[in-house]
Order: sequence, then C-alpha cells, then structure tokens
Amino acid sequence: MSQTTARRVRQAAIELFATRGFHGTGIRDLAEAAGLSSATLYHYMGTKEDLLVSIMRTSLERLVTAAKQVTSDVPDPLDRVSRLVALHVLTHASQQLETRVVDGEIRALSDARRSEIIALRDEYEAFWQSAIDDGCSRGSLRPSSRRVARLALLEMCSGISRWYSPDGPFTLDDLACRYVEMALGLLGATDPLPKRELGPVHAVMAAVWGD
Amino acid sequence: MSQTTARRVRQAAIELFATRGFHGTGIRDLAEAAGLSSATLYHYMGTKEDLLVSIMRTSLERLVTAAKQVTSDVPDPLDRVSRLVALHVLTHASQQLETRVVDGEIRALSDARRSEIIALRDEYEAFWQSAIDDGCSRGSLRPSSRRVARLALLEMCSGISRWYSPDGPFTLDDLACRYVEMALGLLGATDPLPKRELGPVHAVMAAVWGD
Amino acid sequence: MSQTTARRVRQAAIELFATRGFHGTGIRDLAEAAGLSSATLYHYMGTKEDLLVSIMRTSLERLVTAAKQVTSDVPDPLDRVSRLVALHVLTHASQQLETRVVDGEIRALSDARRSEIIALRDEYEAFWQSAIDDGCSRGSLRPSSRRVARLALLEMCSGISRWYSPDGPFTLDDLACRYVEMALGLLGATDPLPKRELGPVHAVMAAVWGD
Amino acid sequence: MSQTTARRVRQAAIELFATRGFHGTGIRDLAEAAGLSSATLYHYMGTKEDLLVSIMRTSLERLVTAAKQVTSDVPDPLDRVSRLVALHVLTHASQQLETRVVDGEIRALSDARRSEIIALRDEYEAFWQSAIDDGCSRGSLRPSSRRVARLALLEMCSGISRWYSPDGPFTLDDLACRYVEMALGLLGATDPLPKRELGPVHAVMAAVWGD
DNA sequence: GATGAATGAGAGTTCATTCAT
DNA sequence: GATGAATGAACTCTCATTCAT
Repeated sequence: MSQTTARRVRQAAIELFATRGFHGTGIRDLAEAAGLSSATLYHYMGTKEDLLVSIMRTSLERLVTAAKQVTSDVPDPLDRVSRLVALHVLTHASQQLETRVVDGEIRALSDARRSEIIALRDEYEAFWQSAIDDGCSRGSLRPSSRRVARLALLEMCSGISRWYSPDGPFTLDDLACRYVEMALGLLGATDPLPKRELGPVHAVMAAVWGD
Repeated sequence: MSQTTARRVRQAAIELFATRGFHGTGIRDLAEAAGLSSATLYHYMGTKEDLLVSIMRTSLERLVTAAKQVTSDVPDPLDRVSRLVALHVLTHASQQLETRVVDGEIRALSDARRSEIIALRDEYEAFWQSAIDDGCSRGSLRPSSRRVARLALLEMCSGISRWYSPDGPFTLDDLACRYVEMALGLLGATDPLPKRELGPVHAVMAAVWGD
Repeated sequence: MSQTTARRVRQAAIELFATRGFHGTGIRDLAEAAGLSSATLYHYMGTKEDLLVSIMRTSLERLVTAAKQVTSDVPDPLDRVSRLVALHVLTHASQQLETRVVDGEIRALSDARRSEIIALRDEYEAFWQSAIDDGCSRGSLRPSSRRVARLALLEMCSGISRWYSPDGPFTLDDLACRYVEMALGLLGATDPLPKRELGPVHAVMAAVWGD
Repeated sequence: MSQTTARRVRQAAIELFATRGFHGTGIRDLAEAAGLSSATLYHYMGTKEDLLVSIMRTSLERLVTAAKQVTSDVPDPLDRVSRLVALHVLTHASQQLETRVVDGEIRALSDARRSEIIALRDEYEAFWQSAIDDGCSRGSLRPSSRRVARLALLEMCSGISRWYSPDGPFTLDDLACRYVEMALGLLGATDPLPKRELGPVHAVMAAVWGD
C-alpha cells in the first residue's frame, strides 16, 4: 500500500470533510481530489466512516499526548493553562482543517464510533479542567464557574480553526500569545502576567507532529 | 396554508438541521418529523435550501434588530459590549438549535445564497466591532488586537449553543452574567466591573422574539 | 399503491428469480421487467430480500393451508399421500416458477429470514411424514426407510417444476395421476391401487389459490 | 503451476458455488477460501465462468464414462437401471457439493457454454432412457410414461445431494440399495427383486474417480 | 390541503478482471 | 508464482423533487 497515496487520500478527506462536511462530501469527490478512481479509493480505506474515525483518532491522540507532555511536571497551574492554550491555538491554526473535522463532525459518527472519539476528547479536556481547578484552589484564578470557564475557554480557542488564515497580519506565535493573554483575563487571573515562553510547547509539537 | 403546520415544518427543520446537519437530513426525515408526507412538505417550503435560508435569515434579522436596539443610545462601550454579550448568550442558549444551524450550516449554502446570509452576519458583527473599537479608543478596553478580540469573543459566546442544557445548574441570567464577566476579562477591561443590568436586554428580546 | 403494479413487480421477480436466481437478478433487471424505474420499484417493496421472502412466505403458507385441508378428516394414509402428491405436483407444475424460487433460493436468505422460511417448509413437510408414518404403521406402505422415503419422494415431486412444460404431451391431471402411481410404487404400497379422485384436491386448490 | 494449489482453488470453488451459488460467490471469497490473493487466483483459472465450466465438465465426463462402463455388456435392463441408480446415488452423496454445482448452476452459464454442458448431461441421461426403454420393451418395467419416469427418477436420485449427510444413520451402500428398491418400485418393476450386487459399480467408480 | 406514484441522478460500496513489478 | 494497485462497470438503495389526482 503506497504510503504517499494513502497520505493523499487522507489529506483529500481532511480538506473536503473540513470544507463541505462529512455528509456533504461524496466518495467520488474524495476520489477525484485524491486523483484516484472511486474503486481504488477502497484500497486505502475501509468505509467512509472508517476514514473519518481514523482522522479524528489520530488527531485527538496526538493532542492528548502533547497535552500530557506539555503539562507534566509543571507545578504552576497558570503555566499549565498557558501552555494548553498555546498548544491548542497553535494546532488549531496550523492544522486548521483537521481540527475542524474533529470538532465539527462528531455528530456524523454512528453511536459506536462516537463514544470512542468522545472518550478521547474527554481525556484531552481533563487536562484543561485540572489546570483550571488547580488555579482556583491556589487562588490564582477566579472564574465565575470552573466548568463554564473550561467550556467557554475551549470554544474560544477552538474557534481559531474557523477563521484563521496564514495570510493574516499575525504570526502563529503572536496569536498564541494573544490568546494566552485573553485566556488568563477570561479566567480572572489575579497575578500580573509575565510573558510566557512558548519554547517547550514548540518542542512538544515538533516531537508529536513532526516526522 | 395552515400557519401551525408551517411552523411545525420549520421547527422540525431546525431540530434536524441542528442535530444531523443539513446534508445529513433527508427530506423524508423532515416530513416524518413534521408529520407529513414528503410531497406535502413542498406546500410549505420551496427547496430544502430555501428552507435553510429562511431559517437563517429570520434568525439573523432578529439578531441584527435586537443588537441595534440594545446598543442604540448607549454611550458607554463597556455597556454596549456587555449588552451584546448578554443578548448573544441568552439567544444562543434559549434558541440553541436555531443558532447552531445559523452558525454551522453556512457552508451548505450555494454561493448565491451564502453571500446574502454572510452580509447579514457581518451586519450583526459590526455592532460588536464598533463597541470594542470604541472601548479601545476610550481606553476602557485593552485587547491585544481588536479584530482577534472580536473573533475570539464571538466564538466563546456562540459556543454556548453547542453545550448548553436547560438541566444544568445555572439559570440563563446567571450564565449571561458570567459570560459578561469573562468577556470583559478577555477584553482586558480596565475599570472595576459594576454589575450590569439585564433588564433592557430582556425587554428587547421580548419585543423581537415574542409573538 | 396500485394493486396491479404491485402484482407486476411480484410477477417479474418470480420470473427472474426462477430463471436467473436471486443473486443473478439485478434491481435494474427487475425494474425493467416490471416496466418501472429502479427507484419506483422501491414504492412496491422493501429490499430485494424482502421481496424474495414475501414470495416464499405467500407460496409456502398457501401450501401449508392446502396440505392441511386436503388431508384433514382423511383416515386412509394412502389417500393422504396420494392427495399430497397430487397437490404438490399440480402446484409445482402450474406455479412452476414460484415453486422453483421457494425450493431453490433459500440459501440466498440471511440467517434471520431463512429460519422463518424453513419453519414453514418443515410445517408443510410434516404432513408428508405423518401420512407416510401412518401408512407404515398400518402396513399399507413398506418403504425401506420412512425418512429417506419422504426425502426421495419430495425431491421426485418437486423436480417437476424444473422440467415441466405446458406444451408437453400430458395434461396436468395426467401428470398428477402418474406421479401418484410412481409415488405409491416408490413407497412400496402393498394394496392394489384404485384410481384416486383428484376432485377434492382441485377444490382445495381453487379455494386457496383462486381469487 | 503447483498441482496442489490448483486443486485447492477447484475445491474452494466447489464448496462456495455449492453453498452460495455461482452468482453469490465473489472472486474475493474464492481467493480467501483458497488462501490466495484474488490476483493470484488468475494463475490457476481463466474467468470465473471458465472455472465453473471446468468443474461441470470434469464431473459430467466422469459420470458419462462411469455410466458407459457400468452398463456395457449388461443385457438385463433392470440390472442396468439398478447400476445407474447406485452409481448416481453414490456419486451424488459422496461428491455432493460437486454434483450440486453441476445440477444447480447450469443456468448461470452463458449460452455458448451451456450448450456444451447440456450435451454432456444429455449424453449421460441417454443411458437411463435406454435402460428404461429396454425394460419396458421386455415387459419387466411398466412405468406410466417412459419419459416422465426418467425425469422423475433422476430428480429423486439427484435430490440426495441436497440433503445427504455423512453423519446420518445410513451407510452409502445402504442408501444406494434403498434407492434401487425405490427406483424399481417407482418404475413398476414386475419381477421379484433380487438383491443387486454393488461390486461392479464400486469397481468402476474407483477406476473413474480414484487417482 | 394532501398524497401516492413516479423518476433521473447520485449515494456508498463491490464486482470481475488486468497488469506492472 | 505471487501480489499490490488499479479500474470501469455494476451493485443495492436513497436522494430531492414533481405532478396528477
């Protein structure tokens, strides 16, 4: 199974699922985008849903791995939140199509598949909740509600995949920093805000996404 | 043309489009949910896309009207932002299915229809940008970027339609107030935050959505 | 649902399933034979398998009903066997396509459907076994094995649907009588063989198959 | 071309064609059952239809050869019929899958191929007709119709391949004897029935089928 | 106002077969 | 001798839509 063709199929699926949605993308669209006949497509995937699940799983597993690495052995909850925000923003901007699929097409999954994906998503979000909770316990964060704060924060950060364009006026790092700032404001951070270093986040991302 | 049947069709469409997506909803699903045959459905709508457009247009037009009313003659930009956040959160929670359709199915529109809807959305978002810009000019808001702030803020607020449940621990007004707080934090509001009154927002909503 | 169109679909299915087999018959073949588009076909049936099951069920239910009526209150087992043979031969010749489908396409059914149909077939064959067993108990039949005799007898009689042609030299009643003779010979009937009357069998058939 | 692989392919085809039918068996099923890839399959066969024809031809040619040997220089038509019945029953039980394919999948052949196979079948059945006709001429058989008797007799005997199981209570020789009895009864044999010897039939079968 | 009947187009998927390696 | 890759055609079935009644 040619590795590059498989990748082309995957990439075509990400692009089409992201822009037209899973149900709005036909098998023949997929085949054309990948430069194959629709029959050949089936050498490189199971069903259309299998392909969607595979994209989602890979993406979420990487996110979980990165979230763990970026927060482990980081005692300060504000640091942890900042790193999670940066990680999330950077991936949702640089992998914007993929993340849009993950965030937006869960409803297209059959029940059996959905629960697996949702479990992964929950695993990832637990890192956020834990950081927020710790920040509250230590008094360095004062959100009006911990759970609502997590939800609002995640929606704000995920949203970037819906509007980001590399042609915009900001670099990715710029954006990440601004989002960290907004996030801490949103969470009612009490401390003065020192400039956070994105170095460790970049290192983790390179390890997890790089080949 | 029975008014109530027409409303049933519309309501069925909102529910199905919101939960399964436009392309994931078949005409037969729609007919069944409305208690009609699929042929009869066509007495109450044009094409499936017409129905979607109509739902979106109504929803956005109300939002534009309400945003105008809620901000007109309100000099303080923080007040304006607060009212817009409250309006947005209240509608995205109480009309969560409808707003999910508006926010999530724009890509399903054909080019011609999409531009009309996007124009309406832009008209609405202009109220936000104006309030934020004014706040910056006056120094009462210090976001890192005016445009990014608007986008992040809107995503955060719209997100509520994706997770809100009336069974949750908070009342709608509670939620609205918390979101106002988070929004002002996010925007780097410099002033102490007085408790904002939701009264005017409720009045406008009753006028615009009430029947 | 037009009764006559439904019948046309059914008839087309019987003809095609009988001559080409279930798996050898495409939905488009079916539609063409019925004079419909393949989409319209689905107004008159569920799945292709549903259609097959329906044909089989109707046919077997009639056979069971007829077998019951033709043997009830008939004390002499030789009479019962003779009537069953006549009934079977007459139906397998006059409904030769339908019976070929019933006998030959059971393997095409999914497990769930197959068990229902096999239960009907077993119910029908029980009338045969009972008549043969009674004949043996009374000493008027002397087959070498009751079970093998039933199987051999049924295969012999069912076979008629595979070669019968209305253009042949024999009338249906002729054939039925000859088969009764052969059957009694096969079963080792000890009595002299009086000419059996087909009258009651015809009456039952008219009641069960006639409209 | 490995002899054993070729045999494995043939055996897989016999099993699948017999249980699912020709049209119900896919090339991939065949490949999997033979332990090959579907491409490799084509080293051992022509088209799927070629494979079917080859199975049928081999089987029928053996049957014709055996029928000739088993009846040549046998003057008594009852002996000839008895030997044909025994031969047919023994092969249809011990080669039940193969014979099921031969008897049941003729309709799957294209016109050109079908005529060849039908010619072989007719050649085989001629031995039966000749024996029956001779028995009638000599007065030792009294069927009601010579042709109908042949058809009924063959259907009865062939049927064994549809229900025989080696786990059943009878040995093959048992079954063969019982079928001879039933056959002679069916044909209205007038003589007392001496026990027939299966020895010559077994000898011929060993010569024709043995390797 | 309502619907059964109808359909061309297209859905996702599998078909038997070929061929370069 | 074996197979991964490829495909046009076909598969069963559903799509959104129309129209006569």
